[in-house]
Amino acid sequence: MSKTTFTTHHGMTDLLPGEIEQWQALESLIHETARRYHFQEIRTPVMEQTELIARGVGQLTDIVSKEMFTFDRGEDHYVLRPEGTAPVARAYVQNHLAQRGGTQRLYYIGPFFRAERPQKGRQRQFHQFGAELIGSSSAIADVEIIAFMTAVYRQIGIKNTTLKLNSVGDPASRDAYRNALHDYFRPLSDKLSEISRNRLDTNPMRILDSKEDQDQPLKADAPKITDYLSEKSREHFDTVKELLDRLDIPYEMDPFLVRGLDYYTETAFELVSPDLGSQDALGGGGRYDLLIEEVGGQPTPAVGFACGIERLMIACEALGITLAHPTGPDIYFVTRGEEAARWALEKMPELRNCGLVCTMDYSGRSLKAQMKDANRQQARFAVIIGEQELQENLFTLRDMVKSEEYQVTSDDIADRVQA
RNA sequence: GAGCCCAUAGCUCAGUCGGUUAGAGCGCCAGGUUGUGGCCCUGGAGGCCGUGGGUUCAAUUCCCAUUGGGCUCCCCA
Repeated sequence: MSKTTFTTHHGMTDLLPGEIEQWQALESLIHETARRYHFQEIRTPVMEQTELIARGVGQLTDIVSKEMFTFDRGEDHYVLRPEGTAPVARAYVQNHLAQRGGTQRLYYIGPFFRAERPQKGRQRQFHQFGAELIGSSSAIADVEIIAFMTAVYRQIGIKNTTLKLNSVGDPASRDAYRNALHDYFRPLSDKLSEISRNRLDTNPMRILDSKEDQDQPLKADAPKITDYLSEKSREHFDTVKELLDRLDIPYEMDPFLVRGLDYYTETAFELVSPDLGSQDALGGGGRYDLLIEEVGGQPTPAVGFACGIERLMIACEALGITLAHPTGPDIYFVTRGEEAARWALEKMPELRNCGLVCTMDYSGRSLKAQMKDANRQQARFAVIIGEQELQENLFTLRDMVKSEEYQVTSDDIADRVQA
């Protein structure tokens, strides 16, 4: 007698009652913060054309080169979206949102997929919320995005975060910098870690990301991109910093912050937390002035961020932040006999229409077992219904917290519970 | 793609230096209270000791593989 059991795929988990309440609370807090910042929600499909992601995110990135879930049906190439910005850019172009005028202020929240080896704070199906402000090149837009992102964490009560800030400049600045880095690391190549040595020719900026111990002293004296910014990029970045100061949003300059995806230009930022372990980024983002054009639109400047909800959960747990607990019903109907159960079934809709949360026993168990269940479910009141109660229209309403009982008529139940 | 650790009841974990019927706490079900929860007492259900193979008279225990999980590197949210 073999029983086949099924499990979730590697790196994908169920969210169960008991933990889902915290998710729901965080989600409503995100929605509420978005509302105040006047960002509007956008929902795009979880699947996109593979080519969109390849172009938008960048062929050479790890995401595209080895972490995508893809499959083909006939001529169509599907990919489970690994991130949110390219799909939003696609939606912006496809739906002609530019024609609505002004800047588009969009936010999203939902599942994403990457075929990585799971570890703490990294799942194969994970969840992000993020925002995109499309159609403005102003430093004010950068700061609005950062303000929105940090506001969410402040609302939640996560205060021990660090906002790391850098600018990766415009394409010309980046080219100049890349050459300078190459010139700097070339003579040191045999002292570099193997991984970094391989990046020397392909993408020297990634060497700055290295966590290898042997690379750290070499990194320290490396040229900084902020010394290679064009006049315009420098001004933009200076303005961003000045505005952040004015808003009292603290930040820390990190000249080695080079974000992984190809589409970033100018401002780059990352919000890190000491409570996350190895994967210490709560979220990150930056400006991506080239992406909209890359996916087929008119040249359009844009800036955005994305944050991991699982990592937010980890931070909340570490800090003991609980936004919501499971809640019990207002009334639990304890019944004796079929007749009483039917009476309860018919009574509940009326009470629910009054906004009361009602439930009952469905198994015809002993009174004691039902009371125990009511207690376990943290019911505020139990209403006990037997033959005598039905005949006399007098029911026992038990306050489960105060352990007091009252005799009430059918019509009085709602009033007494709501009192 | 690479490395390290782990795997016994629903959960958290003991245990067997290889040897009869594998344990605890919590949880679950029931009784003590034939119409009353939380505390207490009593009883019960629930494990082919992750899976497959090897060594052995004998494996949950030792060995190998595999699967799943955790952590780390890479990279990212």
